Amino acid sequence: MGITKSEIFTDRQNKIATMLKALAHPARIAIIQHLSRAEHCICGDLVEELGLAQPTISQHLKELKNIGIIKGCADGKSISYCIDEKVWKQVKKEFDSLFAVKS
Amino acid sequence: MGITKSEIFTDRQNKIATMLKALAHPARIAIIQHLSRAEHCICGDLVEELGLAQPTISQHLKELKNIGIIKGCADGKSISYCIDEKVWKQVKKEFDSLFAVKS
DNA sequence: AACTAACATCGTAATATTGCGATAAGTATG
DNA sequence: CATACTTATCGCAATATTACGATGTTAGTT
Repeated sequence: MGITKSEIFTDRQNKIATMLKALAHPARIAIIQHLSRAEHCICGDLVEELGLAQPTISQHLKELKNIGIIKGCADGKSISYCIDEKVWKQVKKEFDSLFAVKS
Repeated sequence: MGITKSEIFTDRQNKIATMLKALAHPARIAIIQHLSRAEHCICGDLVEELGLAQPTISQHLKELKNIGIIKGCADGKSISYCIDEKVWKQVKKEFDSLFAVKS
């Protein structure tokens, strides 16, 4: 099939899986790390930083935007991306509670 | 293409992405949650618990085993799965350090 | 308005994932 | 050893993901 049967899982299970999935790519991890360090959010520099084509970076940014973990603000003719602290903390909390079950 | 260019990323970025990917499916989240609560690890019950076919569950278990986060011990004619505390804590630590960059 | 720079989106090829029926493999039990 | 039971693997169909060239779009510049 290839299609995840999300109907049979709880909303929370689906939500956690979706968030994890959005982060589950080395390019997106790299983007997150970069945005974290370069306090002043970046944009097209990511194309140079990572060795991926511009449309590819744009697509990865879109996926991170979809879960709300990053946001882009217009800045001249370029767009400045940065981590949305609020969402970032929520995601962290969600993961923590998953990991808290055991240990 | 469809193939991730893992050569261009650091080992750590690839590792984190791989771990996240292994957890990034509602069925696997459900399995982890179940294994966490049922201290006495379970196995084929997962087929009934979640509404997925046995081969599908088996495949998900395999993916979780691949990253070492769960392990299976023979128990009679069935196999008893449980979370590998050691690996579980390592993964938690890895995620924590990712989330620690910001916030 | 035409031009340019910076992103986004479209379309598509290559590959990966999800799910399951069929079947194999392993292990008690009679 | 034959049987039953439990899990793993194979093979395939359906769908999703990754990457990028080509092309749109938007916003400053001249």
